[in-house]
Amino acid sequence: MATMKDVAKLANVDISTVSRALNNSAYVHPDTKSKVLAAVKELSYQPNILAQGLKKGKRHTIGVVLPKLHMDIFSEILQGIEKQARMHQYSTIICTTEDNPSVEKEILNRLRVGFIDGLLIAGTGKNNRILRDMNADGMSIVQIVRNQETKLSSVIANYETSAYEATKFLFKKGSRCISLINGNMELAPYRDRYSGYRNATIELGLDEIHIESHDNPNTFEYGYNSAIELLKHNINIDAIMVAVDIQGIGVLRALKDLSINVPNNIKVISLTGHSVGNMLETSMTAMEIPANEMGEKSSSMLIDKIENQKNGRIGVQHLTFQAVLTEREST
Amino acid sequence: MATMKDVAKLANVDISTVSRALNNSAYVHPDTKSKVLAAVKELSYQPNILAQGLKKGKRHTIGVVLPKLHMDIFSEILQGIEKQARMHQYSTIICTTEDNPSVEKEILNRLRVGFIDGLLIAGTGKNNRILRDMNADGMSIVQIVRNQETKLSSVIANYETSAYEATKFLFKKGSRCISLINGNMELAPYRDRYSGYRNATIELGLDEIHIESHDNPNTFEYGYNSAIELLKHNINIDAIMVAVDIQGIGVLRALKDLSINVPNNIKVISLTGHSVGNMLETSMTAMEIPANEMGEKSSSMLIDKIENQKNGRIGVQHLTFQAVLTEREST
DNA sequence: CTGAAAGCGCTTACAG
DNA sequence: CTGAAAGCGCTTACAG
Repeated sequence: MATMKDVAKLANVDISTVSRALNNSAYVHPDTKSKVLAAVKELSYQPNILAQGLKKGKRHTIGVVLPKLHMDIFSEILQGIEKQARMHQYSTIICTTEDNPSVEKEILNRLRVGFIDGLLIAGTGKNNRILRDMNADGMSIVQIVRNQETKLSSVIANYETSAYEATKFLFKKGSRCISLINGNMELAPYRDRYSGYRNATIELGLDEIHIESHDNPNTFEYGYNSAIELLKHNINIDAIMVAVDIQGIGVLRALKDLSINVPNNIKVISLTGHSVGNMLETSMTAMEIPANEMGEKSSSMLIDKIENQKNGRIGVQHLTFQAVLTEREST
Repeated sequence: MATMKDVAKLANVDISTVSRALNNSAYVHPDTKSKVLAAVKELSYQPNILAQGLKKGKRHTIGVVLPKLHMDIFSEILQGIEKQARMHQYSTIICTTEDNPSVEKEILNRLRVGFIDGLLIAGTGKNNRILRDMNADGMSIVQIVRNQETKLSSVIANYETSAYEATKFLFKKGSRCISLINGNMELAPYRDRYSGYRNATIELGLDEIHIESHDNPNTFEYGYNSAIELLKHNINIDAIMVAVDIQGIGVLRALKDLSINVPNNIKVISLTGHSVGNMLETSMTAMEIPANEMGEKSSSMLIDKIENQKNGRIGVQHLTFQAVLTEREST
């Protein structure tokens, strides 16, 4: 691999001039610059990121903390994150927490001591204090999907609107007893879904039937059991909204076991679709969110923060995406 | 962050001694060593990996090239990869190719010029030449799931045995007309599945009904269309084996649309299960493969190679896992 | 057994 | 406008 020294020799200048020409960090005579650029090209020189990093105190690495990857929307988000990271020559350290706050805590404490330049996190909300500390210490942080701490930047979908619109949609389709299977209300996205649902039911004059959960609700089993539970107590339910796709798959299975026809007797809609809906025996209507794009945006927002931290410290930014209603067989 | 200099000062020795004590790279007097270790502890010193890397010419980063993450077994494998990488203080650069050989080629050519110390790849098999070149240049490489190039190490599942055993299992369940929906036969894992299937059918005296594909077969749509196609030409089919889960989900949907009962009229089994099978309206029997463990093993094997490259160059290793038959409703 | 010195490949004040 | 020098935080021959 050619080094800056090789380039300097070929271009007949000092390495400091090469550095300046490449980084535009000071005026370099145009003629000198083209000589340098020609040499760079000839040697197909690539700067050594380690050396740059050592000098600048940067590692060119971002930490990515997510609940899980397998069978989850985060795998799609991650593809977007990685794409932008790669384009900016950043590596990643990916950690999954299974939404266990103590696992998350341990991971954050390891990550903060000099492993990463910035952090992308979909957190449990239980370690906000650590996040604030890290941020105060100069770590760039962007929250993804879950805006748990308004003092930190975020890239999320508008779950409140999703739930509101989904409820209205079901009403228009004829449903009058609409229930919501939700997640842990201590997490912002679930609170938002509830709030949108609640506003719509009030507006429409409907009863509110809401199940929340304190442990891991992002599962097939939780969807399944919640549906059974719901129908045991509410014979009239004619629509079930679920927070995420995987719950919906559980609900569909439960309704099949109970020999309840979808969508005629009960309609089902997911509030966080990610292109799984159309791959089922009964394809599922969903508010589809642009997962890949959200990943890309969060990643580039973070890298931007990292690289412009010195000059004028970028402020807190919140970016919100809208979900798109995609009708399928379950409604 | 404390540096080696701080440790040296506190322990009253030269930084070179600190380095030696920490790396066990030369004999250090036990007393000196404990002084150093005490200082390290007091300052909670963490070596700067960038500086180490700069000196040793290593980046502490591995490249991970996979077909895709979303709705795929690779997302689970990746969790295992990341876990081991993190434990060894390695970062990753993750690239998805969608099994497009030219995308893969571009990615490999970018990655090879000094970005990574080693490569983990589930490749298309179309760029084996580049891989061999990279390996000859000193890049450590481990193939995962797909052993396309026997001169390079690999961690795979035994697909041949999976297909063989699955066929025998279906026979025992009463099936006599067993078909296989497979993938691109240019890829080793699909050839292996076919071979296991073929051996079993010959042994059992059954007809062979095999569909392969040249483009992206790892989809719901491909499974769906293949099932329709298959049944158009072979009225007697009473069992369908699919290469991967997602195809099986498509097959189940197709059979539902055709009002064919599963498992009474047709049985369905997936040859590469990854815990999706039990989450469906009709849960699916599968040869389950230990994805997470395969990820961990491939990752630690690669890091081992990277770190022991100098002393005695580790030879080519091939590690094979067995799938486990998990019966569910579809058989 | 341990210290002093050189060097990995860069960046950036400091001169001129 | 550009060169010479110092330094980022380590490792490793070279002496002694």
